[in-house]
Amino acid sequence: MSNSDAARAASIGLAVSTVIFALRDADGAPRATPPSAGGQGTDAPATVWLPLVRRIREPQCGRWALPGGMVELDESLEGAARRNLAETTELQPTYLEQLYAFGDVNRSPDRRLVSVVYWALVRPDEAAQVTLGENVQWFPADDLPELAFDHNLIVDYALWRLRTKMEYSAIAHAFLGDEFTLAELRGVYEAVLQKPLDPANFRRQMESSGAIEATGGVVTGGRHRPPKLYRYTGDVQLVDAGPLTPRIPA
Amino acid sequence: MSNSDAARAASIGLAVSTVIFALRDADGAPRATPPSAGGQGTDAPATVWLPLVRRIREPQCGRWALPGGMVELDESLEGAARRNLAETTELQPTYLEQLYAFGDVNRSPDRRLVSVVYWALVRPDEAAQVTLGENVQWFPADDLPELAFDHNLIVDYALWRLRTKMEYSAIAHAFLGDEFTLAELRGVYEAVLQKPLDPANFRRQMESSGAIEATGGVVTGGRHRPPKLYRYTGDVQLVDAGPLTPRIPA
DNA sequence: ACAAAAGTGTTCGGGTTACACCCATGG
DNA sequence: CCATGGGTGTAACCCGAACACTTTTGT
Repeated sequence: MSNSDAARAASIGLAVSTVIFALRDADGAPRATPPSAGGQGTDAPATVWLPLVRRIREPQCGRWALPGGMVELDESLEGAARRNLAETTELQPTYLEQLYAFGDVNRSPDRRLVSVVYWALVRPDEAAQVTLGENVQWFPADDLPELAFDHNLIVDYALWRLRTKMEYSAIAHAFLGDEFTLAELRGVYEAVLQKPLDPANFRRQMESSGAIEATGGVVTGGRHRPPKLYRYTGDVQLVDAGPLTPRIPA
Repeated sequence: MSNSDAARAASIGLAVSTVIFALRDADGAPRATPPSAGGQGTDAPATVWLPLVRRIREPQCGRWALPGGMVELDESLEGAARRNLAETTELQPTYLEQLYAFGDVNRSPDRRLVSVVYWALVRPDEAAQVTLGENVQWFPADDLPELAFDHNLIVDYALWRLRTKMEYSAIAHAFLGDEFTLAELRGVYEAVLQKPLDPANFRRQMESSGAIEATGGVVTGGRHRPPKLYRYTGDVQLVDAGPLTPRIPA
């Protein structure tokens, strides 16, 4: 073994991976419009999906895995996550947050590898633009095949974080565009939490939270009474988004 | 530059650091007994402290820093944190959880370094056994000097996590021994949250939570009515302790 | 006019807050 | 017996769940 090999073998590899969440119809259709909160109505209820990439080299060649790659010397961890996302799925996520660092000794059969994992939320229109192919496909987050390495564990943890954080933070708007109706926003909550919500109480909770405000516009062309449009105010902090925003709103 | 040097320089260094929290008297006394919940009584109120080590080599030589070190090839991230804790402070923490991975490009002026940071809670009697010296000292968490690297930011974030988590999880018992009185437990909450709590309501909340149970014993020798002793039941999950315990109690 | 979704009002019950009050012990 | 903290009781209050009801549109 040469000096060069020794030095390489003695270093711990540092990678990033990202769990990308988007809402799609339960049957897998790309869903151009946001989820319109119809639990058992004409619309199929939306569910949480994520894109995976097929590994094309050993180890674990052929298995589906989270998009990711090695961290370069001149990029931050989040920068590496964004670069890999752009390279593999052409996505620029609305929301991106560090999830956890996975570093068990034997998590990769090849060499010692530590992965800093991020999780991301993207809008349905963004998700529809992902270039699918033989090696990039969407999967329902609650029903995954056996993935490479410890990626099943990682996705389960990310999904748990998404669902628990949805209940105390204002991340739901990351699944929507700038303007949205309360029914669309409620549809996001129902899709993620997998339970119906009372429209009346949901409206009051959102209005009293100060997280949203009416834009003044309405959505015409629907079959029924035109709903008001709202936007996210930004007044409410997204708590626990990392060490740079550690403060709870006063 | 030889091949060996190139390989070494091209790798990203992986380190672990730990923010260790303990409760001590506001004046810095090591406090043999747990905090007995006397906000403005005879006892000085307890506050959150942490041990720091003085750097004895460049870069940032002479500055105070979090205990930590490089991750070895054959140890997990948490294993590396525990080993470094034992080596520098001889502490075996009751509670240890991953906090965040810090990896900005310029966070270390020397070489590219990514630090996976853990946070720990230790009991007062353990904390008192830390071998102090010229290069290991306790500091109040809310009033730190300028630390090495980005360690001020890290401690602030850890402190925020401690305080927010105290409000929805059952981590307070990690500051206490196996048996404790309700006044001692309340003292922990008051010290961390920095506000007085109603003894009557605190008692009912703890009893109804199912997190504690009476041992049957009482503390005699006090000046007043002997308080009952309680123990932590373990029925209540410590939520958000990482991907291995991602489930909320039913 | 009717269906269906948008939006409002009201009641009910559990949980938290504030504080009055009794209990037990050492001095 | 009194001061002090341990421990119990209780009424006011807040907030979310449940659901009846009104409004507004397209067909």
